[in-house]
Amino acid sequence: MQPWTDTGLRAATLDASRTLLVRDGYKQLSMRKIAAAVGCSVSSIYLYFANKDQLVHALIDEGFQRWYEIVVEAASVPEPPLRRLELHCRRYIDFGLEHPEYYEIMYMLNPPRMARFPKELFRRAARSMDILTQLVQECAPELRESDAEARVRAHVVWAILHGVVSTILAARLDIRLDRDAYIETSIQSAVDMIRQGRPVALAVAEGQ
Amino acid sequence: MQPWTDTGLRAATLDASRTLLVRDGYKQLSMRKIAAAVGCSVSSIYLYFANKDQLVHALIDEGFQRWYEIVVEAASVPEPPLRRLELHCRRYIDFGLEHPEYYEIMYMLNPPRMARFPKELFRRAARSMDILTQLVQECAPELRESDAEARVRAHVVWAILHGVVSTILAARLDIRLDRDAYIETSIQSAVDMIRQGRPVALAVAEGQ
Amino acid sequence: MQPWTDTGLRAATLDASRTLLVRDGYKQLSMRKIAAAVGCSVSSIYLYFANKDQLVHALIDEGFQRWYEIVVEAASVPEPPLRRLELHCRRYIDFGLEHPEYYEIMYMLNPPRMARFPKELFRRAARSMDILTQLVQECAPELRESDAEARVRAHVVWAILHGVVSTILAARLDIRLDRDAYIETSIQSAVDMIRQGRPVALAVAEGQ
Amino acid sequence: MQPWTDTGLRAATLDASRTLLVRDGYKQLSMRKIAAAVGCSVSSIYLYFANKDQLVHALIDEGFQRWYEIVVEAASVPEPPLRRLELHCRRYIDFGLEHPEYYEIMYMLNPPRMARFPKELFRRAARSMDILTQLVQECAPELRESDAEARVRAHVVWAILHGVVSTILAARLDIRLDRDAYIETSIQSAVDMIRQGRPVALAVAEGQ
DNA sequence: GATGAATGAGCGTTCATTCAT
DNA sequence: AATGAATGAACGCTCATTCAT
Repeated sequence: MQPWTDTGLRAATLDASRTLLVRDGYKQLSMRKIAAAVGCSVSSIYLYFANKDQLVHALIDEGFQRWYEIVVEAASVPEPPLRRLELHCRRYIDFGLEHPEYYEIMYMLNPPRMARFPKELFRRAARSMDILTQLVQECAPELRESDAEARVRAHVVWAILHGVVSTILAARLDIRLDRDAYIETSIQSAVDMIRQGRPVALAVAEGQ
Repeated sequence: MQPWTDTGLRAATLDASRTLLVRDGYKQLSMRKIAAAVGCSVSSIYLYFANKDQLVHALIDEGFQRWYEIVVEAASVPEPPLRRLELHCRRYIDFGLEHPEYYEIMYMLNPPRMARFPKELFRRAARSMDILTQLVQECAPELRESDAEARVRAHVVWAILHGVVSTILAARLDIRLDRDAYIETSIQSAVDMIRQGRPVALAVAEGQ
Repeated sequence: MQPWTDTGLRAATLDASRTLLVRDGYKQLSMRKIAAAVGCSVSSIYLYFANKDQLVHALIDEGFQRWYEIVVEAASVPEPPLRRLELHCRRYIDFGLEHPEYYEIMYMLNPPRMARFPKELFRRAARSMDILTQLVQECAPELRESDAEARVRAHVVWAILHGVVSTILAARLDIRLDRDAYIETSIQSAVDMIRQGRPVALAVAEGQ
Repeated sequence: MQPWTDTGLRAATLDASRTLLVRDGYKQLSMRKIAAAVGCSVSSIYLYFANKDQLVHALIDEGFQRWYEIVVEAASVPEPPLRRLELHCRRYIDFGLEHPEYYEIMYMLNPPRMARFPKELFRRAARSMDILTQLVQECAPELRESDAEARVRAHVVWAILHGVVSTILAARLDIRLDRDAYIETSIQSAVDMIRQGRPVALAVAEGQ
């Protein structure tokens, strides 16, 4: 029994779960190990989470909440839009790299295979994407008339960020790669894509 | 016991594993289920794979081999470089979406956590990245002088493609999103990033 | 939290237990479910029942009490003895079929296996049997001289009734069987056995 | 690891289950305890029984098979019909008292609450009842014209036998009762009921 | 080359019960 | 009188792996 400050067993369980998750991976996350890490009995965990799924959902929820906070904060900084977009990108990557525990459960868990995945979690993610879409529209005035197009762009930004974080986390990178340059270039290409607001028709056709 | 043509039990095991993987997901992939699907005994599988890890490694290896074939083939098509880059992007995304089973084990399993993950697999992935880097250098002549810079660009292309595939597979997308436009825009932004060959210094600084 | 009139928590607990018992069966009867049904905490139940066994004993006691009431009432109806015997049989079967929850715990739980099963419960059952024995003696004057013989007859009556109820409740009956005829015939055979007062020596020997 | 003669683990498991069942009751029957009694690991039991239900079903099946053998054998003895009926009754009661382990699972387990109770088991019980019905018709010529009526009578015979066995096994008997007289009287009343072939209309109405 | 038999460790979950407040 | 928090033991079951044949 360790002193959990004043957070209570519920918070301690979430903490321990996150730690174990990043250390051993989702597959290894078991109620027993969590209980051992917390220093309580297994059944005590069930006082705060009806089952393992709900515990994991709570973790995912936390993660989306953090992302939401990041995107809201970045969007409201008193800077020009492109600057705010860049800031958002940078903070998103930082968050992903600094909190692989959240990142893994947020994106690497395949929800169709997770029973009873609550729709509320999807809504929380969509909320963050809405704000990013607005930011994109601020950056590229010609996208203000088409929410659909702006939404597509926002998702591509997200894809870039997600790709960068997950390849780094999955340790799939070439060891010869300069990681910082990798991150900077990816952020730049995301911002450029929005700034230029190129038409959907592939430039390749024209160019060469 | 089914007739496995002349491929032998090893190939049959890999076939069955792939099928089960795509149908039930990695978590459900168990030696007994594979054996049942193959129609042999569990212990027979151990004649060809020392343990489950090695079997999974073989599957991952297959996946990287497929990617290698894709990138090689795309690079050697008699078309202009940007066209070949675009082709590679498109084929990569298609592969990821059509073979989620490979994709899951290739990227969603955290290799550092898989015991004794052979470095050979990393090398195979690096090989594909080398070819992509060459293609990038063909597209952007100014990158030919800097392998490091070209490699960074190649990785960003990959990050975009990976991000698109994995967000789609993880079903984390906003339902309001036009999936085809999403894919096309992401490919375009990848190609654009290479074609323009912008300096690493962020355009934002100048622009606004 | 429901209003339990003025019966108090003890009565409310018994009520809820009975309801759960008939709905989900003994195996599913758990303290937490009872507490949830009552709308109180689990530990509150322990204020009125030392443990689960005692709670179940109280339920069994209720059951025997009901049977006692049935037999007393049937025995005191202003009708001829055989009529009263028939009435008792009919009411007993009705009670068993209408209250499978009591029936299950009264007969299907093997009391020797229930720790600390109080002898008082046996005494309550014996009391009912005493009254039935008296009724038997009223029906068959020649049994008045032998309490032992009358007691045997009363037990056989009970065996018939118990057999009918328990086979019906256990759903072991042939679906082709006419249930009402089954019940009527069994009652008739019980009454006949008493009415005829045949000697213990098997009729078979003489008859055929 | 004990020597199980040559019966194999499957038979040993059934043996141990029966023993534990009669000693501790169904509620206490757990895979762990069975394994401990057998002297093998828990998972070994799963090599022979897909789950606990199937194990219990196998036990029930054995029980019905034994009853079937009893009724067939009794019915084919070269004696007058009533004699054979009496014999059947006696053997049935003997079987129940000598093998409470079978008896408990055959009748005391509430099938509606047992998931996936196979219909085959019901059919096996119905088969025994068919033979008993035929025997009843041999005893009472006037029942030969009505299968339904004969079936009712057969069931009442069964109810008597079942009632006797289960009250004895449940130790619900008055200690003052002469057990042998109880058994004999019940058998006699069963045989009498068939022999006399009384009409369904209650004798009570006429008699008194 | 192939297998059937066996196992120990581990899983998520439920339970009756205790005890300080 | 009442409860919330906690727990240890047990449950049915699945798993990767071993090994004698």
